[in-house]
Amino acid sequence: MDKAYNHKNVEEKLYALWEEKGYFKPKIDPKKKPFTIVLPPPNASGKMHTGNVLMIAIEDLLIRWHRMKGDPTLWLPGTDHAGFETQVTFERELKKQGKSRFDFDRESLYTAIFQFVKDNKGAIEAQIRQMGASVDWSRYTFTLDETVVTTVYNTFKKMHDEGFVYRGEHMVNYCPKCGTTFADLEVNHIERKDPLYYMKYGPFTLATVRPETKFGDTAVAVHPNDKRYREYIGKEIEVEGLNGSFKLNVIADSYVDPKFGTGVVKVTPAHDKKDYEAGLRHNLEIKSVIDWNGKLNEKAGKYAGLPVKKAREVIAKDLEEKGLLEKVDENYTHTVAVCYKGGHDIEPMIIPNWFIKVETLKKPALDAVKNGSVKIYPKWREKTYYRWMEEMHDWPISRQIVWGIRIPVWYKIDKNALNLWVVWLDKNKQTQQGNLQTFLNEGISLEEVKAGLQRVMTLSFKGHAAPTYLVAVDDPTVPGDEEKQYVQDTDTFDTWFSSGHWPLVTLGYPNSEDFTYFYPTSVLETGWEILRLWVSRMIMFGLYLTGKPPFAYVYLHGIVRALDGRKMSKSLGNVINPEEYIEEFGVDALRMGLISGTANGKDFAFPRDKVIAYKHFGNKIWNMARFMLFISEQEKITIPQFSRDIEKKMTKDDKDILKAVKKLSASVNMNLEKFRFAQAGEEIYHFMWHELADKHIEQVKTREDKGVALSVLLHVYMTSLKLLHPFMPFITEEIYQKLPGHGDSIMIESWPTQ
RNA sequence: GGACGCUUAGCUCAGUUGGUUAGAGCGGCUCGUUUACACCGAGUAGGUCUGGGGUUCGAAUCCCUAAGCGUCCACCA
Repeated sequence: MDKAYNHKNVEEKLYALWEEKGYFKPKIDPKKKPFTIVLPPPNASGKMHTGNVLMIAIEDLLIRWHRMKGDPTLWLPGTDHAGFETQVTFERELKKQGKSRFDFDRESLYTAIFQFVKDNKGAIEAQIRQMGASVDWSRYTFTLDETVVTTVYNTFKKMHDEGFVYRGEHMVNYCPKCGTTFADLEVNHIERKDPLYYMKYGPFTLATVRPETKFGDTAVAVHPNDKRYREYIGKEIEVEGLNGSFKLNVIADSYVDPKFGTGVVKVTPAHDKKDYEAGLRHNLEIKSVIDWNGKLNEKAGKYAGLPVKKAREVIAKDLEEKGLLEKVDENYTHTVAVCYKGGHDIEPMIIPNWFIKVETLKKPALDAVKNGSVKIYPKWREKTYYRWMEEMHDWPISRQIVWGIRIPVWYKIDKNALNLWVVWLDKNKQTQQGNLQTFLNEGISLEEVKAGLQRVMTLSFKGHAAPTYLVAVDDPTVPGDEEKQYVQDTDTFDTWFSSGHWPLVTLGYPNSEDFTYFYPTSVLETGWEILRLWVSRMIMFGLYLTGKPPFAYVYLHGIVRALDGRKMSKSLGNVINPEEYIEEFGVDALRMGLISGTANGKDFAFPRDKVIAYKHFGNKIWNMARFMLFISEQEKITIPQFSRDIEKKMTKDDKDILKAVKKLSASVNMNLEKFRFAQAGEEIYHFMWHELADKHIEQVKTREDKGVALSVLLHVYMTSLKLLHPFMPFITEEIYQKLPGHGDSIMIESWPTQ
């Protein structure tokens, strides 16, 4: 053995050995209860970050522990297509080549992104291996695998048939830059200073940050008890505007805060959430003035075509010139909704989207945690779960992006095709857009439109009949049959809709052997930040489809922050790349260091000192093994197998250390059962270093009966080494192989029985 | 505005149903290179557990209260 442990000679070699010999595959025994974890799928085209490392460290710890105990143990690996994130990354690549997604028809774009993901997915898989994750690669799943798509389609169809799916014309969070809708959860609110314009509005003055939406105003509102304006309520007023004067009704609604501004609000139902709701209450017209690209449309008259922000400046200037601007408060601070990905301003808009009614689905998911059939650790996170489930509202599941599972909705080409708006590339790669029926009337074939199709939209405003559609897993089009021509919706599912099926699809739901044997799984381990986005949805789908929650325990780890305790972010330049730590200190030390940082599920700063400490610890136990080999060589003895015979000859020191290691073993088991990983790890660390090495080994040096002493020492050392293996798999296995007495056995399968 | 969490050694943090002298890692100081390991050993200093009040035989731990910090949710024309 080398004088110092060098992780670089060990890690890759051992992983290959374990994998090759099939140790990661479960030993199915119908009489035994299996232990199962599904790996939260990392982004297939991404790279490992510190959060992934912690996740793998904890899950591998649980998995190895159960496997060593002899449970049929399965850890299911997989990767996620990460719809939105991947498309954004890909588009960035396109931009470097001077292209954009608009240069492609939908299908070609999808194919190109798929290729991009294939080209890049090797990295994350290699890193999962590098981390020592003992996953069963033969059961690998990618979230766009045929089986996943089919399952997702079947669920959607079932939900649709049972009335849980509807085409909603709600106000959604739309990001014009990203070109897609976001769920409320994917929207961030940031504080920002924006000018607050006090503009003259008929007989009133009102305050607004968004003068550019005034063309979409369909009422003016005041508070019902506001004495200042009581005489106007219910009356029509005339307003002088930039595009001539117009008339509006004054409504009374208690959503108006009389203390804000002047107590008068312009109501723009098409572009503001609260106004939209007020519009519904008062049956107001919804007048949309912003298009999908974030520009003012023809209703804005001469301002049509201007992007929202530019329009705001121009309009403010024009208002001033016309004497319609009373004053501007430049120091007004408010919160603005921005998309979580790019930080762009969210434009609340009315865009038809597919929604899931959650009212009846959420109740069982809430109860499952309340009645303990799913237990959440740390327990205080349950409160967050309850609150979220209680206030959960309908879930928009369609995204206006290409990369993902395409919604299996087929619009019929019939008289309502007039209400299908299509954007497509013609033979000359020129973008065409308009009513599908109009194109067909011009003699363009449906096939031609479909071949260049980029997007299908259903028109959503009053006076338009909804298109006829059907939900089908396969294309219902029958060639040549006029009556059976369809075009598929171009939206894709929200990633969380498909990943909500993860425990089901990885196990081959609904009727594979694996599913029967392993479902429900044992523990779901992930970061707390996706409790609501992901965990709650898995519970919901699991209960909906199988009647059983998909896992018995949820363990939520904290988020790894940067060294300075702040969130890691590219702009702060404090992102920690785990590769560097693996290179310098080894995977074992990194894993153990991270685990010791997350004791109570709170967020924590990257514990650099602990990673170093555990690297030193690795070297310490390495040298303890060297010590035994050294002594046996010096004394020219082979270390006797620990046996009854040896036990009879033990000294008090021997008996004490034996007793101590038994106590340690009991404590480690107990702590692991209670998800107290850091505690378990620290106890092993303390025992091996400060009891076994510092005290007991010093005592062994003075012993006459070296045979007995070494036999006991080796036995105790091996026991603690096994306890340590789930935490630090590589070094423990390497030492195990180097010490005498193991025969053909391998560490991965031998938990100490006490 | 609502919820959750935190405040313990110089720094970063553990501390389980209340129970001896409150622990770890890093850092500091003093010794030490003897038969594994300097990625080491033997010692040592350092804490009125954020302040105040209460319950208790006993409180870092439970309750009330004040302050500070952090995170999440909702909302702001």
